[in-house]
Amino acid sequence: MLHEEVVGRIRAILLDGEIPPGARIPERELCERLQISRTPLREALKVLAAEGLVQLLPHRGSRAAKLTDKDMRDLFEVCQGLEALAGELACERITDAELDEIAAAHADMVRHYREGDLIQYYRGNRAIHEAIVTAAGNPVLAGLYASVTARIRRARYVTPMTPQRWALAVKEHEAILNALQRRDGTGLSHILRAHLRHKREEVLQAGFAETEGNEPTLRIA
Amino acid sequence: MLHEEVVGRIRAILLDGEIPPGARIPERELCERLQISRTPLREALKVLAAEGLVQLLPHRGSRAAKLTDKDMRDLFEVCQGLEALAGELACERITDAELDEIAAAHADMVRHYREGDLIQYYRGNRAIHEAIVTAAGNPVLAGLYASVTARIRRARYVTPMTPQRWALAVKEHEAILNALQRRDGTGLSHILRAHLRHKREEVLQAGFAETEGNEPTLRIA
DNA sequence: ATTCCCAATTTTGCATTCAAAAATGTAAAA
DNA sequence: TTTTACATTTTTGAATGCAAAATTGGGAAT
Repeated sequence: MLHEEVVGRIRAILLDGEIPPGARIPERELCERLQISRTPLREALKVLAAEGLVQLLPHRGSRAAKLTDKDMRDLFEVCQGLEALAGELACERITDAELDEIAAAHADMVRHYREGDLIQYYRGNRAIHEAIVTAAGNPVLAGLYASVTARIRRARYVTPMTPQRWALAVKEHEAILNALQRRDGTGLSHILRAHLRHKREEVLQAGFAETEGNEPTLRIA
Repeated sequence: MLHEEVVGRIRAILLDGEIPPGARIPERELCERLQISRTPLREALKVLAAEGLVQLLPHRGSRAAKLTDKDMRDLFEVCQGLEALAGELACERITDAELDEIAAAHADMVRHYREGDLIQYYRGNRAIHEAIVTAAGNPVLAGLYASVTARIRRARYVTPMTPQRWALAVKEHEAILNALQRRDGTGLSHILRAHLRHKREEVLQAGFAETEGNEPTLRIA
């Protein structure tokens, strides 16, 4: 198994919440499960620690990182900035084919909204946001975005929404698609910021920070 | 020696250009120099590879990463976005004490400009940009900024400037300080973007991309 | 019963070792 | 002289071993 694959497998285990935030990471167990020795496992853990998904405690092993309210706020703030930038760049560079794909994903998402299927709605939602970042054509930006969104994914894509908030989110997505189609970078960036700000408020209000006695148990879509 | 210290030492060696972009990283030599064995060294290299400073080639060891023109453009683009965001947030959160420090650093930098001392000018310049990011009060943002700027540091802070460009840069810094003092987040974010865009143009025009036969040999200030 | 202390055990972090892959050098053939 | 085939050496990637640190468990003292 290649180094990057080991990192990916452990990342997935953490994002799935199989090892919940704050829990110790059982080295020996993971070694057996992935059929590798401690050396490559530990290399992967150091990389994930640099990403912020794992917390290393000298001589006390590693734990799945826990997010405080402040962490969550900071991550959403940066995510807002990155998506706003991606939106602007996407408007300059997006191809018609990419635009069609996003429009299709949008229609799909709206259908799931009408059907009241939150899981599928979130899946389509995420696909749209990621497609915008891809359309920005900047791999550095895409990399940072991936790393930031990984850390808030569980909060972002599992928080339940009131009917009002959900309706607003869909409305905002209409505006997002519209701005993209008009190649209105400035407009899109403003809409994306507002959209993310609303999502952050939802998440923080729902008390999703991963502090003591507040372990999210839901699985991501 | 602690893991983070090993990473830091190697990072410094790479940023100093002691191992120039594209060059193989001599494991055995570094082990002797840092007085550690290959295990912790290799752990550090994987982390630096995830940061983008090192390139890992399966079964062929690791090299100091080389930046193409496209990489440089992408990094500057993201850096622009991060600094613009930092500027906005800093205007909301900066304390009077922080503002005074930046004003002092600015005065210092202008003095070095008047004296024609490019090295010292760049040192002060960098301190200001970093202080703005710190004043944003968002450690996640600060971390991403550090990682992005590390990769372009050599290009950003060693490129020679024409007198015209240098004068413009100083003028932009006057505007930066002014916007900060007026707590004009939107204005500051626009100025920072333009400032970084100009720097990027300089760097790319100077042909600083680290492609074949174009190894920068200058040391950073 | 609770707290404290200390021995036994486990876990961590790193050095070393080992097998596999790549690089190098040499000699023969074209 | 250049190219190719092959044996040798070097380097890489991962498993193992070992010392140091932390955790655990049990008994003595309060």
